Order: sequence, then C-alpha cells, then structure tokens
Amino acid sequence: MAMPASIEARYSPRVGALLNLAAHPAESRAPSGNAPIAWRSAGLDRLGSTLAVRRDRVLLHLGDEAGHYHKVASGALRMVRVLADGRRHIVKFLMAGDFFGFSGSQTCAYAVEAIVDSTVVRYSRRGVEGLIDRDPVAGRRLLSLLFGELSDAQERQLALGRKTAVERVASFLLQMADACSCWRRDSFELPMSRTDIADHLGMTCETVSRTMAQLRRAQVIDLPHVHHVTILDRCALERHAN
Amino acid sequence: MAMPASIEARYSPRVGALLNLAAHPAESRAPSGNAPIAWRSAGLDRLGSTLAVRRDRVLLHLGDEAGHYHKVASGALRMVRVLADGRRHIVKFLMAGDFFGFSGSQTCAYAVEAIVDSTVVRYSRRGVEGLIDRDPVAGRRLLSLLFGELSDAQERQLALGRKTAVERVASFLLQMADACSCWRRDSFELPMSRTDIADHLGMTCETVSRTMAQLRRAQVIDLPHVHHVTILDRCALERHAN
DNA sequence: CGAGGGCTTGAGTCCAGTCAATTACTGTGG
DNA sequence: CCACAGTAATTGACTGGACTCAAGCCCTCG
Repeated sequence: MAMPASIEARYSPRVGALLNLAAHPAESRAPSGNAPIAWRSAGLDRLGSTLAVRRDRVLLHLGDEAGHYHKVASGALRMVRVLADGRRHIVKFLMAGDFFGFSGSQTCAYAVEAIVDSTVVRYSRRGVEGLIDRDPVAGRRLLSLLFGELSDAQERQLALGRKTAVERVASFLLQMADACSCWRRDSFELPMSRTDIADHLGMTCETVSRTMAQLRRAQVIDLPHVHHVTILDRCALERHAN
Repeated sequence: MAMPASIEARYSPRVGALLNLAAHPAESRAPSGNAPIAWRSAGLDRLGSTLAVRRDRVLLHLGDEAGHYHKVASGALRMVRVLADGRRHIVKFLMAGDFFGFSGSQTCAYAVEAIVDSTVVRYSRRGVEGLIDRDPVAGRRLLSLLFGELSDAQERQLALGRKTAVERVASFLLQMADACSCWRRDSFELPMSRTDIADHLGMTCETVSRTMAQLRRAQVIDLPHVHHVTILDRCALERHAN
C-alpha cells in the first residue's frame, strides 16, 4: 500500500491526548449531533484502553466475540463484509471520532481493518452497559448515536440502490470532505484506495477512477495527489450528487 | 391497486387485541431478539394509541415532526425516500410487529405509506423516553432493537452494492418468508407490488418480474397468485441468495 | 362488459463491468 | 543515491446484465 509520509504524519497517534477524548480535534465535527460531548461528560473516557493498529492489520475478525465498544482516536479503518465467492463490501469507513463495534448479537458480523496506522480506544461492553444503567443521559446519547448510524446507513442504501456512478462518487466526496478536513473544508486527504472506495460504493476501481477523472476534467474537483482531493466547485459537486 | 379479498382479511385489524400487544400472533416471530416481550413487560403497551391507515394513504410525510414512535399492529407499510427527479427508494417494508418512526433528528427523513389497510400503535416520544429513564431494562431493549435495525440495514447495503438481480430477489423472498408466514413457513402473501419490490431492491419492476419468473421456471418457487409465493426448494433459494 | 392498473414478456440500448495494457508510485536493496 | 520490483491507478476496447420502451395479458372493479 503506497502512502506519502505526510498522511502517515496526520494520522499518527498522540498517545498523551487519548484518555482525554475531548482533546482530539475531530471531536468538534460532531458526527451525529453532540453525542461525543455527552459521552465525555458522562465519564466514558475513564473506561477506555488505547490500542494501536498498523496499516492493513485486522482489529476485529468476522465472528469475533463482540465484547467491546470502540472509538477511533486517529487514523482510518474499514468495516468489511465478504461474500462466499470473494465479492467484498465495505459497510462504512471509520474515521477519527467514529464509534463502532457495538452490536446486538454476541458475534461480529464484519471485519474491521486499518487503512492506515491507527489508534482506537476500546471500552468493555460491561463497563459501558453499567454506565448506561447508572446514567440515563449516557444511555440516551448512545441511542442518538445509533439513530445517526441508522440514518447514515439508510442514506447509503438510497445511494447504492438508485444513484449513478457520478452521483455516488460525488456524494461520497462530500461526505469525506466533512469527515476528513481538519484544516480547510474543501481540501482533504482520502486515505483509502480506489478499490476500497469502489467496494464501498458498489462499483469497480476502474469506474471510480474514470468517474473521478471525469469530475476533474469538469473542473469540479482537483486531484493534486492520488490521496488528496480539493473541491473546486462545491455547488457543482452537490448538483452532481443530486 | 388490485388486491384479492383474502389478503384484505389477513391484514384486517382486530382492534380488541391491539392494546395487549402480546396477543398479536406476529409477536412470536421476534424481529430482533426478544425485544418486544421486554417492551411489553416494561409497560409500553399502556402508552400507545391505535391508528388505522387505509391502503396507499400516507401515515408520515417527509419532513413531519418526528414526535412519535410506532409499531405495526397489522398490515404492511413502506418507508419511502424520493430523489429530486422522482427516483424512488423503499428503505424498508414495515410488517406486523415492526417498530418505526424513531429518529435522532426532529424531522422525518422519509415518508411512511400503507401498502394495504393497516393498523399501527403510536407512542408519544416523551412517554417512551420517560419509560426509558425510569426503567433501564426498557432502554437496553430499545438499544438491542436498534442494533438489529442497523445490522439489517447493513445487510441490505451489501445486497444493493454487490449482489445480482437473482441474488437480491432470492434474499428478499427468504426475508419475507420469515416476516410474513403466519401459518406455513414456506408459503406466504407478498402484499407489495412488483414496483415496490423493485424500488426496495434497486431494480425495475420488469427485472423483478423476469427474475421471479426465472425462479419459478427453475422450480425453486411457485407463484399460485401474483401476491402469493410458495417456496418449493428452500436450499436452492438459499443457494441463489448466496 | 369495458376500463384501468398492474404484471409479464420481448426487442433493442446503454451504463458500468471485464479484460488488458500502460503509467505512476513507493518501498527495497544494492 | 539509483535501479528494480511490486502494487495501485489510469486508460482503452469490448462485453454483458439490467434498463428502457413497447406491446399484450390478466385481474379487479365499477
């Protein structure tokens, strides 16, 4: 996996800041309302233990016991499902600030792999459930987090079911612009490969490549580097996304 | 919308049984673990008010205030999203026993319409939240319900992104066999139109029709009536579903 | 018994997939 | 520091599965 040093640097962990989750810059982007802030105030940060995952390593295997909740502290991971004959689908990309690993069942229905060197905070299921029992506010915040996940998943369903290649890529770029941009809103790193994007959007890497080239030729985006996107005309991109 | 009288009868409400949700036969199929039983025992049934929705009528409009939780008592409804140019996607079909209408945001991101004459029980959001605050068990059960929803949504993402027409239809039929079969496991009514199925599976009604004909020719299913499916060879159907 | 809507089936088209060749990077080892 | 190897990304030519358009059928209802 080829990756310039600058990206590595951006996704490198600052271990000293991990226990105080609020210190992470991604905290301010509020993935689903203001849930993370509530979690922090509810004392979740004292329950977690830090974990480093190197690029392409598997954090959770399919079928693993689903005994922990996780939060991405730095880096980027992918949630992967594979069909019997090898067709792959990436359920979602996990970026800094995202929670994952919670599940109703006892086992994990997907694998979680690191796209770049990453750090996650792991919370024991028991600890979180205890917290919820003691503090109804924390429970309600977890609910609101899940509502957000659910509506995201439904949005992706719509895209996969009814949108064209250009519309999917445009929507995806807008989404990633929100999730990735740390300094400038319209210029960001895209850590995952074209194949990863394809497996997320239900297309092939060739089509992803062609589609992004098309948007570049139309002056809607610029690609100064394979893994760096600049949005030149946000309105046009939104129009393309439908 | 053409619909034989027998289906009407099956989906007609038994109002006397509605307040005691446990009495409904669909209760036993446990859509996501044993959540409904917990809800019942937690006293949710005293909070609800019954509501009848006639076929093709809209229960919730896009953008309506999301002030209530609902449960399908009888009938079948669809959760619909529409793109600007009219492309339609059915996020999910709501069958007897399904909960819906909960959402993190203040407004509804989809419309809910009745496929056949249906009855739903409506719970005030405030009442449910109060119940959760008083009873942590109820809260945890709602969580487990949401986990189930989420994993269903992810399953559908996989299907929409990576499965072929036959695989989608086969998976859908297996799903519906679980959700619809009241008397015999492998023979059930399919209340929705081919167009509804198409908009759920990301295809056209022509392709749905062709695909079901193909499965019928292969002796995997039988279609004694347009809205009645009999599974002749469940193993083959599962193989087709991948 | 006719009208209308949903369903089915057929013929032709097109968007995205497949296969293949080339280019661009990056990381490795001399 | 440079040459090389291996992988990812891009681009082109061709193919194919699902879509579009269109006609006919079937059922239901007025």
